[in-house]
Amino acid sequence: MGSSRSGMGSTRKTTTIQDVARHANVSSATVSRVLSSPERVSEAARGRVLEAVRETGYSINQAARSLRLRAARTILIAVPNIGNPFYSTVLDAVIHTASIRGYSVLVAARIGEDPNRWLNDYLLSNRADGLLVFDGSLDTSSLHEIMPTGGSLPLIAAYDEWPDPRVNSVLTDNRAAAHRAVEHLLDYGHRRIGHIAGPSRNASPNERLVGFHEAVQAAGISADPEWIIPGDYSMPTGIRAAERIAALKHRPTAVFCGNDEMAIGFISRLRELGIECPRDISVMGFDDIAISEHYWPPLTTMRQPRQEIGQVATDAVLDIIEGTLPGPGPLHVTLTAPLVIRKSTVRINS
Amino acid sequence: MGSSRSGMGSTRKTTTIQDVARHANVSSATVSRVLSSPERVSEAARGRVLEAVRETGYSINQAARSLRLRAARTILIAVPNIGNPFYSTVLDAVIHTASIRGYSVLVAARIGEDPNRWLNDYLLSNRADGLLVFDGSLDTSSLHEIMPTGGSLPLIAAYDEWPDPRVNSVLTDNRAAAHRAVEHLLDYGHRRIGHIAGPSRNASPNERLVGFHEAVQAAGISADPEWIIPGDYSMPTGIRAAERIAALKHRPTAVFCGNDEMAIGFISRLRELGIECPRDISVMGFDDIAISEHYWPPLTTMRQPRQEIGQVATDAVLDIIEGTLPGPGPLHVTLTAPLVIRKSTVRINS
DNA sequence: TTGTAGGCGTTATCAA
DNA sequence: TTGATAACGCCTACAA
Repeated sequence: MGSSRSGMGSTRKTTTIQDVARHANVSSATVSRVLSSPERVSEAARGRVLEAVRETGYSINQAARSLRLRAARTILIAVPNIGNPFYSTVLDAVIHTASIRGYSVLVAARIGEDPNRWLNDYLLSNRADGLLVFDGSLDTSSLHEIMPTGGSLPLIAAYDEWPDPRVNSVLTDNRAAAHRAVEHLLDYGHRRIGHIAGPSRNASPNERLVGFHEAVQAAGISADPEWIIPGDYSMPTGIRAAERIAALKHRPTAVFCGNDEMAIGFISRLRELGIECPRDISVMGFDDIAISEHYWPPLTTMRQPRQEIGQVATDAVLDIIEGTLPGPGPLHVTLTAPLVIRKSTVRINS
Repeated sequence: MGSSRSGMGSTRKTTTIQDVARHANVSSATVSRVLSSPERVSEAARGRVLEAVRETGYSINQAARSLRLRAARTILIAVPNIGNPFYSTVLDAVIHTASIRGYSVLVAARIGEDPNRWLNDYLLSNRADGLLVFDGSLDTSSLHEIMPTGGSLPLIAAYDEWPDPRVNSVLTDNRAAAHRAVEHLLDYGHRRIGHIAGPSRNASPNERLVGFHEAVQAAGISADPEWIIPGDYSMPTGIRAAERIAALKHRPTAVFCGNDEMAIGFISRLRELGIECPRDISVMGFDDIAISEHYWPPLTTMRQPRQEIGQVATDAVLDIIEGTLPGPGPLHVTLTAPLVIRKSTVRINS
């Protein structure tokens, strides 16, 4: 009974371009052309092929296509922590921008200890055509070995700071923005200003911390070292900082936090310790995450243009991939973080 | 001058398995074996091959591998909004779990209007081996056409509600959890309880809203229809709800919000209108997003096990892909959301 | 244990 | 405008 024609029944038979060709009475080459450059095919053939595609439920095999084209139409994004609302907004913009231009987005957990291997894995293995690196733990020094002599490496760094000018980058003007943040506090009459700092990486100090120092110095005042507390951009760090500040006899009247999450942790813990913001102390953050506007008190902060960062970085890497980048050398885009004044900072009479 | 030996200089020559084979004086088959099942190769050959791999800087071409193996070792996750802190935490867990098992994660912007096409695009085109759908806008009815008669479709739905029992799912016990939330408020002596509801989809009411109604009814009390305000899980919705509640003569003493973001918007706006939580009104949320613990007042809420959702869903889809799923029929996992009591709800004497 | 060879599904080249 | 054909780089029978 029955022939052994098609093997086991529960396996989904994948329909190929050949199947479509047979249905439409054309060659596979014609089918391929209909799919990628329809204008180069006669109307009659095109009609038959499209009909056959519908009939057979054909769906192109991307693996084969990537192999042949040596392009995956996929970019990879590396973030230190997607759970972080900051990165998730950026990721959203990246995915949106990429999908508009017909690219998929692969998200990497994290770069391992060997960035070279990591780069190879993705770029050279034809899984991704370009890289978006939001993870500052990538060591840039090892990048140059891979960089092609000719064109731009399809890699954009969009981290807080990126000391290496040879790498394409899209960043916020962290240092200048921190400067402006402190100026806002000075403006409000504060002279005793503290800072909860973000992490500094190997020998390169945190840019926001540098901006803080610059501004303080420019104002001709001095910040007590006890008012400058190291942190890592996490809420618990802000909480611990609150405990240290609360324990001081001589407290700052205002604190500029390296990001909003530390500011929120800081304010929350201070409140539990009986110190109210902004009544007893002014606090400001950095980033303007979604919650900041609705926190109590609504947070004064420097708004990072997260959507823009994601969009600009994505467009840039796709431009490199497609060879449509305007200029030659490495790309450097700097975005400005505007000051957003809310209720967590108040004027004092000094 | 100079020979035309290798073509243009700026193009990166991709090294293949053949190049490695030549370097090691073995066949390409041996190289392949060293890479995938080293134990089937003599130690001497293995050594030479590994050395050659290092020398040549070889990196496997994933496109070719996927084509040959008919597997991409990649899963795709569809989320309605990655910017949302809820989904970003889940995504984090998904990526982590997948990467442990050697899979990459592709993130889709959104399912288009035609879920069938979307499924085809990814599943049948060999770009992803499995799908994780967190986007409730996917219409399930059209799924069945694609479902293979035999095994399980490598697709897990992990949305708020999933009425179709034929689809594999991982969900929180939304209805029961909402029930417990209301019971907590009853416990605290509240009898006038309102609700800010999440969105209901086509003919299927929001599960948390249903749980609310059930609990209210079970308690033998009645909720004024004016106290039940529709929302969409966004902060602005909570803000608008606050305005409506504030305008009422006869207000509830407690409000259960469909999620934390609405609760935060609600509390913030109420405060501006002179109504303090928890002094004047108790409010609770749902989800327990990162900020909730540090908001003021710290939010009482039902904690959704986000990490667990991501992890369980990922493991499940990979089990299906690898054929190691224990049971036969569709998979249904329900996770429990525990009550977290903080300071936004207080006892009253009724 | 190792090598030979064929094919996974596409697209690009070259003729017709 | 169309078709035959040869890669793209890898894995895996099958043979040695």
